[in-house]
Amino acid sequence: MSEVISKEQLQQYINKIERLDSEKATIAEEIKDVFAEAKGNGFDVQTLKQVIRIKKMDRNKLVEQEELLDLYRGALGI
Amino acid sequence: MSEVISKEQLQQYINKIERLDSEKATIAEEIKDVFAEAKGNGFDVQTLKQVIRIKKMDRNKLVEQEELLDLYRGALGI
Amino acid sequence: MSEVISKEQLQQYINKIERLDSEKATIAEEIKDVFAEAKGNGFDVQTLKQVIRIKKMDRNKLVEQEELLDLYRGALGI
Amino acid sequence: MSEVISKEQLQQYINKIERLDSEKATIAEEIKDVFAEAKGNGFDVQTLKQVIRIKKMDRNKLVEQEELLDLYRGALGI
DNA sequence: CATGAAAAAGAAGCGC
DNA sequence: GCGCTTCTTTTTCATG
Repeated sequence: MSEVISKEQLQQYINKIERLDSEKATIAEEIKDVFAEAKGNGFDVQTLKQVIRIKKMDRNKLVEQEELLDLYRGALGI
Repeated sequence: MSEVISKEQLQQYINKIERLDSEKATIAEEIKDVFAEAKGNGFDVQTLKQVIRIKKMDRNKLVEQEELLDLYRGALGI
Repeated sequence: MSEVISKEQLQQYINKIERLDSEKATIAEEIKDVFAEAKGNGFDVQTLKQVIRIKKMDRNKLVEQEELLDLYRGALGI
Repeated sequence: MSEVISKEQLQQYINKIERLDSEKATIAEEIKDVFAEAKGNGFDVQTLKQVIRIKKMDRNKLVEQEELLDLYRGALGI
C-alpha cells in the first residue's frame, strides 16, 4: 500500500519478464510448427503427444523415486 | 446478460455444489487427521506422501499407456 | 531415526489415505457433473463459480468475526 | 492408416519437441527467478503479474486493430 | 464450439 | 509467525 517503490526498477522488471514471456511464446510456436510438420509427414499428432507425455512421466517417476530414497535414507540416518 | 434464468433452479445448483464442496472439505480434514496420527506413531509424513504419490503415478502411467495403445490401434485401423 | 516401523500399520495408513483420496476425487467428479448439468440448463459455469467464491468469502469473514467474538469472550471470561 | 512410418524420423520429431519443451521450461524458470528477485526487492509479485496481464491485454487489442487495418488494406488493395 | 490437456494463479500446509 | 514449497483451482490454448 504505502510502499515507496522505485519506478525505474519496476520498469526494468516488467520489461525483463515481458521479454522472457515473448521468448517463451516463440518457442511454443516452434513446437506447434514441428507438430504440424510431423502431421504433414503422416504422423498422428495426438499419438506423438501421448508418447512425449509418457516419456516425461517416466522421467518424473525416476526423480520422485530418487527423492523417496533420499527421504528413506534421511529417516534412517544413513 | 439478457438471459432469463430460474432463480429457484440457480438456488438449487448453488446449494448442491456448496454441500458437495463441504463434503470434500470434510474428507480433506480427515486425510489431514490420518497424517497427523501417523506422524504421532513415528511415521514421516513427507515419506508417506511420496509413497502415495508414486503409487498414484504408477496407476496414471498404466492408464496413459492403455490410452496410447488405443491411439495406436485407432491409427492403424485395427 | 532408525525406528522399527510396523509394516502392517504403514499399510493401513496408506490404504486409508488412498481410500479417502478416492472419495474426495469422486465428490470432485460429482461437482463437475453438477456444473455440467447447470451449463446444459443455460447457466454460465464461470459465473456460478464466482458466486460460490463470493459467498464463501463472506462466510469466512463471518467465521473471522465469530472467532474474534470468541477471543473477546475468552478474554472477558464470559 | 496402416502407414509405414519412419522410426528414425519419429525419433527426430520426438527429440526436437523434447528439446524445445526443455528450452521453454528453462525460460519459465528464469521468469520465476525474476519474480523472486523482484519480491526480494520489495515488489508484490501478484501485483506485478496483474500489471503484466493488463499490458498484455492492451497489446492484444493493438494487434487486433492492426489486423483489422490489414484487412481493410487488403480489401482496398493498398 | 466444445472438449480436454497444459500453464498460471492462488491457497494451503509445512518447516524454521 | 513468516517464508517457501506443494497442491488445488482457474484460465488458457489447441484440436477435432
